[in-house]
Amino acid sequence: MKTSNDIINCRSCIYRNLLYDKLNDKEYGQVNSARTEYIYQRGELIKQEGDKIKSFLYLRVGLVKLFKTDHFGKDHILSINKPGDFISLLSIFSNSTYKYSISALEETHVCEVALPVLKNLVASNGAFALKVLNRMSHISDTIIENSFRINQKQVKGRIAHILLFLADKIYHGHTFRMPITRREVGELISMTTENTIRTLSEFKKDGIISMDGKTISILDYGRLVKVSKSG
Amino acid sequence: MKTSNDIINCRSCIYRNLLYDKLNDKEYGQVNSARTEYIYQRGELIKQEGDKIKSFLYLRVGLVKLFKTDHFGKDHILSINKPGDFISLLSIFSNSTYKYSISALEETHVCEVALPVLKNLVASNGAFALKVLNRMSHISDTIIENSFRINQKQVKGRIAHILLFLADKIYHGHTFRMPITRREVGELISMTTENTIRTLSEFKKDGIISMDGKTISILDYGRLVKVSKSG
DNA sequence: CGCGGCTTTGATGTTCATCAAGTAAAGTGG
DNA sequence: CCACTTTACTTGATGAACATCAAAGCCGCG
Repeated sequence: MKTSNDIINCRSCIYRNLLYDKLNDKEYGQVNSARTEYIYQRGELIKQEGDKIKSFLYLRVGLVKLFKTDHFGKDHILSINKPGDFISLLSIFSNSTYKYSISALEETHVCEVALPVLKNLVASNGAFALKVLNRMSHISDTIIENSFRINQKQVKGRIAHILLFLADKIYHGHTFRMPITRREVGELISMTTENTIRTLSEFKKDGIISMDGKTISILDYGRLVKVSKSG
Repeated sequence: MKTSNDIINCRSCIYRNLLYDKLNDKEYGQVNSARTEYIYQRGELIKQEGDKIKSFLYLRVGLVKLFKTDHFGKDHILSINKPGDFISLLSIFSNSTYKYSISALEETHVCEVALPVLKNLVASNGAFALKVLNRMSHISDTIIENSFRINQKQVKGRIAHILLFLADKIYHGHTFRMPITRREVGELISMTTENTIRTLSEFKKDGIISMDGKTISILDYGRLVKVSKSG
């Protein structure tokens, strides 16, 4: 991990209006001076379960996974997040330590704002507080909703679900390079690596997708949607 | 459902300090006059997925379940909540409609506070806003944490988990009357009714618990903990 | 060029859902 | 209050879905 040398401040950040548009100039200044931007490479751990929460994290560039490790040492991915997402909001107001780990799936830029500064702003600026509540609520809802959906499906439906997620939510296209390994796909949908691969191969054989290493093309989007829905 | 005739106001509510201790007299008055208390019987639906969110819900007395229905019509329980819990906080700031349903597991008293009043207080009172964030964060964390734990285990571990939950978190004792049917236990841990029953019978045969209809006694707490942990 | 992690396929066994069928308990209406 | 209906509970048998184990090819990287 290294500190970014960008002179970008929150005001010029393309994502600023997602959160900071309720702040006045002085408040902006506070955020900006309490802010550091860090760059992480693929595979780097950004935060580890148990780390002390000292700042509010905001994903500017890249892709990360939020995950927990069970007591067999097996990882379970809670969510994959993209630029603009809050990646620390879940526990920030209720816990002193992280309840999950965060690592980078590709080169990732993370903004850190010192927590006391953020809390002060919440306490002093009501519109800002509502905005934070709104976004925080949203990210939790998404994780819960997702886990609910995954839970109902069996392998084929789960794989279809995650392929659609990557195509629609992350890459906005039908051809993309998988940012995660097959094992990580398994961790995301609570399946073994082997069954994940088997199902992908089956989709390929059935002409629903094509695969070339990590690059995947969705050939029959409609059928994938149907598989995702039917289970 | 009927409206309570209790003259209890928030000030005398035994749970008020969980949330309202940051409010001054005038603010209290606002909450109190925007507040209605409703009583529901076992089985009654309090809110249904899709209902418009008009108020903030607070569980005063009783026991409820939060659940979602999948498109096969099968219910999945997200959490069981007890007095003092916020039961509407998840979606309240990010959605206009409920993303899940709530129903009463026993006679239940719910306080409803009109949402605009609550939002105004959040916007005008920073300490209160932080308190809401804190509690909100907590309930989401709990649901996510729970789903994570359940997901790792197989049937025996899951049944053990839910028995320990009821004993430790709800009834604070080793003997209790199950507030939920076997089917609902299944819905809570993503298992079929049949396998839930089979596992309970097995625990009984092994001397870990005793069962008399809905009344359950945990005979070997330590062993139950071990089963819960080992899977 | 060789080591370790990723990927892939096959064979085998376990876990659990499903189907079936019967008993017990709890409402419900005459 | 009793017959009737429905819902909850229980056990057994069967098969499907999936985990596990094993083995081998691949790829990137030091």
